[in-house]
Amino acid sequence: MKIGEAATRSGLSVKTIRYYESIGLISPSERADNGYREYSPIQVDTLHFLQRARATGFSVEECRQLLDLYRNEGRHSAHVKNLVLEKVAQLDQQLQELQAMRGTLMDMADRCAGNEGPSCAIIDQLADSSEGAAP
Amino acid sequence: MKIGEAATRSGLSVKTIRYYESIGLISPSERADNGYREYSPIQVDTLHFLQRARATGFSVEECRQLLDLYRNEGRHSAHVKNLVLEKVAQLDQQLQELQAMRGTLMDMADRCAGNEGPSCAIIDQLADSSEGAAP
DNA sequence: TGTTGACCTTCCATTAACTGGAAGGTTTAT
DNA sequence: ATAAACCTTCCAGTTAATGGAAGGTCAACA
Repeated sequence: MKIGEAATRSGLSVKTIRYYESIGLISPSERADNGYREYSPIQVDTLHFLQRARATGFSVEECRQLLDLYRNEGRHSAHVKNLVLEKVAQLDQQLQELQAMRGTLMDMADRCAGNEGPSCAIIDQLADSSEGAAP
Repeated sequence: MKIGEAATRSGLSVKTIRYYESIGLISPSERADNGYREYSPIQVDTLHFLQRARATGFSVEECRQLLDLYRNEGRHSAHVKNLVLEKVAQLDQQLQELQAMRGTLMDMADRCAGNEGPSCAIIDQLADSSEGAAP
């Protein structure tokens, strides 16, 4: 099948498939006589695998590793599990940071009158200038 | 003072300050006879304001808006508060997505034996191929 | 036969927010 | 004198695509 159908079936865009090929994430596809890319159902499975892995939060580089494991029948499932657990740890870190940021913003909002006046605790807090001078 | 000291005092890097100037986030600084940039304490306050706003999660474009408000004595604090509350809503959205992703990953990990064998529920779930064929 | 429209191709530019490095000028200290 | 520590500009790279231009191909339809 041609790239358009491969895109529809895999859930990736045509552009993204060509991009993945350009960075060597997937191997160059066969070409028909007219130069069009030709995809087998098995290649579409790989594309779909990539779509799901990206949507699950793996980076392209992590996808490259997962793909190697996916293709490698001699893999150890422990290796795959480690990748996933590392990813979870990353997410936990990111969640903590976002939650801290949310707390800061809510504190700011709480201390701000939010009225017609110019006096604003948020601005003051961001400025945090010892002189209190505005530029 | 020169850019190095302005960087130290504001908490931004020298590169970042020059970058902010290049995108017009801050106005071009005065130059000494030798071409070196010259910063006043007031300008450093602005740089510090930017450092804190970025660290708090505002994008550069949002910083541009905040900076206008920061400099504008005729601002309404309601406007500033709205910016902050919008940002909180964005964060809540992002937090939800990350938590969903974390759940998916933990489900995967739980169903994976994590042993020496090649059989791996994670790979199977990512593949999700109706044929079960590996490329 | 012509042409319309939906495909496909490659290549270049852009996004966000910097960071790294090259190549070179200036100042300060030893 | 020269080395270290500054400063300058400019170009390239990062992530993961996306948008668009310019052009080739193919099937259907009047």
